[in-house]
Amino acid sequence: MKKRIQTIYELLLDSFGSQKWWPAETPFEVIVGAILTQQTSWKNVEKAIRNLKRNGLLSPFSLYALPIEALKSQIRPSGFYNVKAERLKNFLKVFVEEFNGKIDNLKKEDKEKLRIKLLKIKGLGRETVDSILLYALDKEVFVVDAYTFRIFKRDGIIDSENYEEVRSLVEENLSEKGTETLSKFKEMHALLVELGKKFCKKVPQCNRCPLKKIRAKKGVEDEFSRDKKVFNLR
DNA sequence: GACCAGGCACATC
DNA sequence: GATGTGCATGGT
Repeated sequence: MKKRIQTIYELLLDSFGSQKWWPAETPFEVIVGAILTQQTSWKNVEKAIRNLKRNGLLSPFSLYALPIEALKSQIRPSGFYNVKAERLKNFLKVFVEEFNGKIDNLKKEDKEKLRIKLLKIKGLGRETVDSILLYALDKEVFVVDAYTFRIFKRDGIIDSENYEEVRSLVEENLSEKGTETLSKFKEMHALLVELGKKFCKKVPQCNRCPLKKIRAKKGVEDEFSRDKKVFNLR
């Protein structure tokens, strides 16, 4: 399995190139984006972030002090703006009141302890928290998302959608001593999103694995295909 | 107009 | 644990 995950990583990197994620200017912007992008296309998130920047509000203390109704109107383009404003406020309360609004104070924390603490914030689930840990705080955590499940399922790597299972699967198989584990975790997630956006849309009648397409383009054999089983694909 | 998007909480079985 | 629903804007 180790070779298999690594092979996919190299194949995607070769096909799409380094993605240099997360698209943001500061770690704090990463966090705001991570919350706003829940079940939402990045284009819409960009609009919301542009609003915040234009009005000089994209900082911990400005957002903390901003009345929630004003926040809602700022982030409106990102959709679900009522719940997302609440979720941002929930995070900001902890961030400002317990960490003084300083990213470095979050970075100092132990990875596992901080993960558990952030998961307790209402509105921050596993993917959001792991995105924050990985891309805003440089913690070695792999982010699993809907595309990861879809692509891995269609390639026969997994058969269930257990978040923690897939996370440790990638974390254990993609890290290798002597290599840049952190940047590999960042790239792998970004590459899977890129592949998913291009070739793995949520079309129920389409079970084609996008990796097959990439392999064909590169003239690469899927050396693991004979181990494949037939799963319930979606 | 239908369907989807870089989730999450909550209810129900 | 698995499955279903509300949350909402904007692009295809």
